[in-house]
Amino acid sequence: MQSAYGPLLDRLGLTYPQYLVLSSLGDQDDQTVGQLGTVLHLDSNTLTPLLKRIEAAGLVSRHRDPADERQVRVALTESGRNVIAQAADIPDQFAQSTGLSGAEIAQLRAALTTLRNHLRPRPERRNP
Amino acid sequence: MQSAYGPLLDRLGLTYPQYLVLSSLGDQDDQTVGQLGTVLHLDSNTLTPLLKRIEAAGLVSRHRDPADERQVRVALTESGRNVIAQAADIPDQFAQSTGLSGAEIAQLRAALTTLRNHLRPRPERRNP
DNA sequence: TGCGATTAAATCGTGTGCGATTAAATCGTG
DNA sequence: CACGATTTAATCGCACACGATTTAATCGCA
Repeated sequence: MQSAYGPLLDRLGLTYPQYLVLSSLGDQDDQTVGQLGTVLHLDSNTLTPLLKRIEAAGLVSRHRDPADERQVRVALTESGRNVIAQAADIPDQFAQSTGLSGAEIAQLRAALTTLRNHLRPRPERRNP
Repeated sequence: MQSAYGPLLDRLGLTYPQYLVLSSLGDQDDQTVGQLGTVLHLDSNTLTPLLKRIEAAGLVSRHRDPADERQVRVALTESGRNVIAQAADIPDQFAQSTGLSGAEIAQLRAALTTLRNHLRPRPERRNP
C-alpha cells in the first residue's frame, strides 16, 4: 500500500496511516482516539504517537473531552481540511495504479475483510 | 498474519518474518542475503537485523562467501533444523484458522500476488 | 457515599519495513 | 593492469504494529 500511495502522499508529506486518519476525520470530524481505532483497526499505542505527529504538523488538534476526561477528541484544523481537499483524487489514482478493475478491487477487499474477521474476531459482548 | 500465526509461533519463540526465513532455508539451505530478499520481497536493511537475531538465538549461522566476499551466506544450524521440524504442521493449522477453503486461499494469494506485481514491478533488465 | 472494577489513553519495549547512505568487493573497459 | 562503475551487505533514521503495563477518570454496587 505504501509503495502505491507513496508517490501520491509524498507531496502532502503524509504516510499512508496518517492519510487514513485524516480521511476518517473527513468523514466524521471530532472523533475519539477509540473511535478512530475501531474504524482503522488500530490501538492507542499506535494512534497516540501518530496523532501527535500530525498534530505537530498542524493538521489536527487534540483535546480531552470535557464531558469524559478519559477520552481525547481529535479534530481537523483548517490546514488539515486543506490537505484532505488536496488528497481528494488519491483514491481514484490509487485504483488506477493497481491495474485492477473496480470489481476486482471490491472482491479483494471483501476477501481480506472476511479473512481479518476470522483472524481477529470482534470481541463479543460478555454473557453474564 | 501475525495474529493468526502468533499463537502457533510463540511456542517456538519466532516472529512471522523469522519463520518465513527459516522456512525458506528449509527449502534451500545456505542462501545469500540477496536470495532470501528476492524470495521474501525484503531488503538487507530488514533482513540483516532479523538474521542477526535468529543467529543470536542459535538457529542460523552467517558467513561471508569465500568465493565472493560481498555475499553473506545463511545456513541452518542443527537447532534451526529442529525448530523447522517442530513448525512442520503450522501451515495446515494456519489454513484451518483462516476459516477459508484451500481454493479460497489460493485465489486470495493469487489476487495479492497480482496486486503486488502491479505495485512493485520487478526491476527490468536494462536495455543497452 | 465510597471503594473496587472498568474504561480510555498514554507509555514502554521489541520487531519489522523501507528510503537513503556507506563500505567493501568485484567487474568491465580502456 | 588500473580505475571508475556496479553489486552486495550493512548501517542509519523514521514510522508503524502490537503485547504489556501504567495512569487517570468514570461507573456500579453494596
